[in-house]
Amino acid sequence: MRDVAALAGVSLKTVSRVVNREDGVSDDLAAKVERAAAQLDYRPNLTASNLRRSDRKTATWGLLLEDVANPFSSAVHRGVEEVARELGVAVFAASMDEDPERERELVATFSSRRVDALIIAPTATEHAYLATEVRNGIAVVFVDRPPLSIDADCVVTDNRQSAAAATRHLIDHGHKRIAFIGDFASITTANERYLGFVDAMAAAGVQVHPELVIRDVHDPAQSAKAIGSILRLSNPPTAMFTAQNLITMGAVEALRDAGAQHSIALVGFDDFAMANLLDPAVTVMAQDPRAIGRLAATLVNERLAHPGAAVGMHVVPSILIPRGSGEIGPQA
Amino acid sequence: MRDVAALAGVSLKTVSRVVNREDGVSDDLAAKVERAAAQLDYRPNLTASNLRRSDRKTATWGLLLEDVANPFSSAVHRGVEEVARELGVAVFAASMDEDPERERELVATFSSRRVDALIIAPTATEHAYLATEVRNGIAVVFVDRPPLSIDADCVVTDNRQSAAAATRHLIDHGHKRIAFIGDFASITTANERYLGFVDAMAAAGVQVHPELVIRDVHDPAQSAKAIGSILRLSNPPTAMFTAQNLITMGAVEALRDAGAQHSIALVGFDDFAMANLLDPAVTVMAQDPRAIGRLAATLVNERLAHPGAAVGMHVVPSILIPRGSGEIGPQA
DNA sequence: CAGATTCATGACAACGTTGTCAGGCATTTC
DNA sequence: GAAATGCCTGACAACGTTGTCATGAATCTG
Repeated sequence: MRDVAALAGVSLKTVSRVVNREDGVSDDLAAKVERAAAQLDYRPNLTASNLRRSDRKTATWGLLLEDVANPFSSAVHRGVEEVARELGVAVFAASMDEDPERERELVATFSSRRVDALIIAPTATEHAYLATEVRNGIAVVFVDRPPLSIDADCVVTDNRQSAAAATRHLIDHGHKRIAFIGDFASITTANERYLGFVDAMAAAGVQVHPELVIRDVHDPAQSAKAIGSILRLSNPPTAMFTAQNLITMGAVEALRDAGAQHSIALVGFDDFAMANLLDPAVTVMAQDPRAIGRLAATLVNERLAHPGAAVGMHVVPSILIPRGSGEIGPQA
Repeated sequence: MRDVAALAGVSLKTVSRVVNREDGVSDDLAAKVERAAAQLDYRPNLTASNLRRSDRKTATWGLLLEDVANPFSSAVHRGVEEVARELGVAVFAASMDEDPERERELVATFSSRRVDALIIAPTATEHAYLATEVRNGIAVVFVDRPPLSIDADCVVTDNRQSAAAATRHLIDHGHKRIAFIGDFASITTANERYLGFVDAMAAAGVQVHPELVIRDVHDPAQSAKAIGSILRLSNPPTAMFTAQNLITMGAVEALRDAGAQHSIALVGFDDFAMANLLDPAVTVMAQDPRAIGRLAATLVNERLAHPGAAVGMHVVPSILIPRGSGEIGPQA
């Protein structure tokens, strides 16, 4: 900036005014400055500017995801980015890989770079440590899972209701023996989905068979194995509800291996690529991760505008996409 | 930091020394400072630190991708992140959506935040504008596609050779009428893949039938439509090579609609989720986007250490994954 | 036409940190 | 025991920018 001022023959402050489009600079001086800046390829230093400015906004947010390469996470990322882009905000993104230690490290990393906001898909079970950041004026919004031990805005799918609706879809197609395969019970959302399944079964007066309920399954291989053993029961289920992405993929594999893909109904939680091209195409209860990201980013923006406003829990609806696998009736 | 110094009863400089783990501070003073810092939840301000420090490194990189939510991009992102994490570097990630204008905006955004490096999966066809950044000491590495009008490190798949190998795989299975369906010819990589296809055909003395070559296809719907019309030819192909992710998905759909999925061979370029669960499972020439990201990040790190070193083009090998669809022989 | 008002411009300090250098004390050296 | 050396510590300026205020010129008011 100093060089620009020298070349244009004006003071530093005048260059600053032109760069920031403040008014009160005569047109000819402004033009001279613009020309000098262009000639020198001047790039304003946002970090220095931020240091001095009174609003202390860096127009930078941090996004903490389970894994940037995972489709759910990256769709959230995309949603956040779309809003951030309109606001001229740059976004740090990083993966936590379910490691609470890593979550804390990343918060410290972003915090020392003075982000205005943190959007977190929480891994840690304890978020009291974020109180410092909130006190420092960083807007914190949680996505996917609600925070513990701290009051903050939060955007979630209604896992319980959505799981209940998915289960009801199978019940409505006449099923009585419905299997449930879910993720670690320790994960809040996984537990909510289980409760939703139980809710729907109870509401319809359909019995939950304990031997058809498997929890703590976390990847396609485990899922396929678990489902394989269920299918070999003397009295196998006529339908199954798989409460997570990877579990559903395992189910597809297991059903195909057993040649049962056209006789046993399947509804999965979470949509996934190619679900519509499988045979049969897979019916899913689809979350809308992109909408979740967009809403989270919008909330961040509102909180930055009104730091004192009351925090809230926001629910993004999910929709059932019938594609075939979930509309198979019970086979005698 | 001022508060920490006051609480510990030492000078600013001493706190700075403790925070940065410089030696030459007595143990008892260091301990006093540590305690004060912990008590006040002190977070160093990296932006201020960077402003003053002589090395001028922000430990921050910018990553410009086609679309953070696209599987290829997000796997590259993941690879970059893995290396960045070890180096204590934070990564900005953003999507360009094939918009050269957006690419320039993002470079300016990141540049004004003083990133040390830019990793770009280029959209623009002209990168002379990056000369300013390079002159300012920003390390620039390209991934996926080589840059134009500027000398810079670059990490790519050998698209031509890999496409040739994929084509050869079909030829080796006895095919003579092989269709090629590819992306916009204006995209460098798409063109390379086309040339690889032609290379392999020529090397094997197999004729390329112009009516079986379709280019400028960009999404699954267009792909399915184009392939549908090829399949209705009086003399349809016995095999097809789809030179991109989304095109392959369209092909799966078109083949299934025509009931030809078990009679016409298919090899796709780029792996995709569920390819192994389709019927038949899809043979692909898989790039290794994560390895590409890792290598790009490593190159960034080397360039930052040796700014003057010669730039180079680096090739990450891809591998053919036979899964069934590509091993179907020609049907009389 | 004196005084008030508006406007464009610049001088200077300050943001939070670190590089430089000087001072003071303790220890070593001859 | 004087001089030299080494170590710890802090004062101060500086990084690139913007907020505050002062200055002087131009315009307006009655």
